[in-house]
Amino acid sequence: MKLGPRLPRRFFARPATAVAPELLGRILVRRLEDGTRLAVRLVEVEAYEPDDPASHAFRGATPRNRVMFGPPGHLYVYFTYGMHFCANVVTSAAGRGSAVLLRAAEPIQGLEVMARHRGLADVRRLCAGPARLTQALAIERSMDGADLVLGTQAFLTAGEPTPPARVIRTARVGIRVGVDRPWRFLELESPFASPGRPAAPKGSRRS
DNA sequence: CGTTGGATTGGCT
DNA sequence: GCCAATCCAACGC
Repeated sequence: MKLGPRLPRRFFARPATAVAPELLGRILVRRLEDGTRLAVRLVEVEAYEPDDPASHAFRGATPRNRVMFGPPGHLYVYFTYGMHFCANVVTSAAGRGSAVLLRAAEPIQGLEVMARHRGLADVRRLCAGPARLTQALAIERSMDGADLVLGTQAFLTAGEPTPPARVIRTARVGIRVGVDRPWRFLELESPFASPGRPAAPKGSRRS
């Protein structure tokens, strides 16, 4: 599995909707305090933009989302549902408030450690969801604001980008507003994607 | 200060 | 399919 060079700051300095599909196939490397190295290959992400009612940034900067309004290429980690952490990559210029949620990945290196973090052995389920991904990689509150471009705790490398022809676009998962924006991107037929079903547009009925 | 509900998950009916 | 778990940020008064 090819890691390649780190993604440079300029890669992240674009709108989340532009960065998101290009994150597929990239390698997220996590270095634990004891030196253990974990690596996963991103297969599912979602874009959140400044004028997007589903985004934490929609109502302006707060203590929780302040990292979203900082410079691009940093990790925005938030706590939710009283027990889960989710990780985003901050995009666009500082002050904008846009980011890409990391939703699922294919485990590449350190599977045993990830399995221990998850209390689960099934490789397909280790990182198949935003909170599962952070649990497998031991990403929590203290990683909020970590620099992915210059930092050592976590970083992103070029990997082998998923060709556009193999990128699927759907509505985002688990949101109640902004469901009309098809900003979830995932790799075609990936066995490592999350089971999450995209939000249905308002007024829709099952057939 | 009190209330509400969340970019989820896993277990149970 | 349904719902509890479990914290706390955001918002209204």
